[in-house]
Amino acid sequence: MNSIEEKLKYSNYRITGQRAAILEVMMDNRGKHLSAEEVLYRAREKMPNIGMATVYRTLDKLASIEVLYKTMFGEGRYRYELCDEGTHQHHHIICPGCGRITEMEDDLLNILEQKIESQGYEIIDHDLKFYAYCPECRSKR
Amino acid sequence: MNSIEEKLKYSNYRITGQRAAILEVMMDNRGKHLSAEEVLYRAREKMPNIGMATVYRTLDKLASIEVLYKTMFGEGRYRYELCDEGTHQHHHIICPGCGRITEMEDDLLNILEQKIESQGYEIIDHDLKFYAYCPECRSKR
DNA sequence: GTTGCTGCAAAGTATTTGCACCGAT
DNA sequence: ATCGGTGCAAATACTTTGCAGCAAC
Repeated sequence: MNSIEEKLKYSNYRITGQRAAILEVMMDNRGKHLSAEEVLYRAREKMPNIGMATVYRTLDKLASIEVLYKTMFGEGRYRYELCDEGTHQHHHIICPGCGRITEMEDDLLNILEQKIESQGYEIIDHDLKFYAYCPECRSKR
Repeated sequence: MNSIEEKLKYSNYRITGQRAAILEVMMDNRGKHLSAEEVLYRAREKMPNIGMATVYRTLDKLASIEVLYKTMFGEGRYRYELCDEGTHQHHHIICPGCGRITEMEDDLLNILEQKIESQGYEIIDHDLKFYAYCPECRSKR
């Protein structure tokens, strides 16, 4: 159960034009974290009559079968990102200046997870964000 | 500029009954992460006519002078917590079963922060959350 | 031909804002 | 007396839901 195609196939979701358009948008923006509004805007370039509700419903469904990640970055709205095929051990650097979100790979967190699990917890996921001015915004300040 | 009293004094905010009530609520719930609605409910026990807008405005102001932390735990609403006097190097464990939020102290993150800073970023804050079933919810599953 | 999917509009949830009055300084 | 703070209601922002018609299977 690895590739997007397999996940879709086993999900029993009908493949409609709208869903294909949304999926295409997400694939065209691999590595970016799009809001529902941004997805709608881009999807309308491919399918002008698509509605906001369809976008939300589709993004939720794709997140439920782990084709997308659905994350909230503390701005009060969700952002969606294509799952990368391997692990999802990526963390985010969010710039308060320009809002740009950068990903970073690392995994020092295993040590902490072991500590938490030894206290009787069962870890499902983790989420690590750094708020940091990016080099460009720093130079403008 | 350490204690709450000092922060308030230098902030030039008027100390009204409403603000005192909200602050009392936050101090009575040290270590808890209250939503604006929960703060309103508890503040109304002290001051029945207090309005939601006042709660939001006050919580924002208290967060702006670092008397409170304002965090979003990915549920679409902010939660507020009294700043502890020392560092704010605490992380959260969120249980998907009961929603309980536990804090943990640790600081392995310095190594990662150094790595990010060496790439030209200026770190402002970080936010680390673990999603993990707590011992009680695990036993119920 | 079913049954799930869609667009639209309405409702829901969380938060912010405009405004006239009130109260802390 | 001033000017910031308050409550209320309306507005805003994001997301979800109800429903009749449509399209994928």
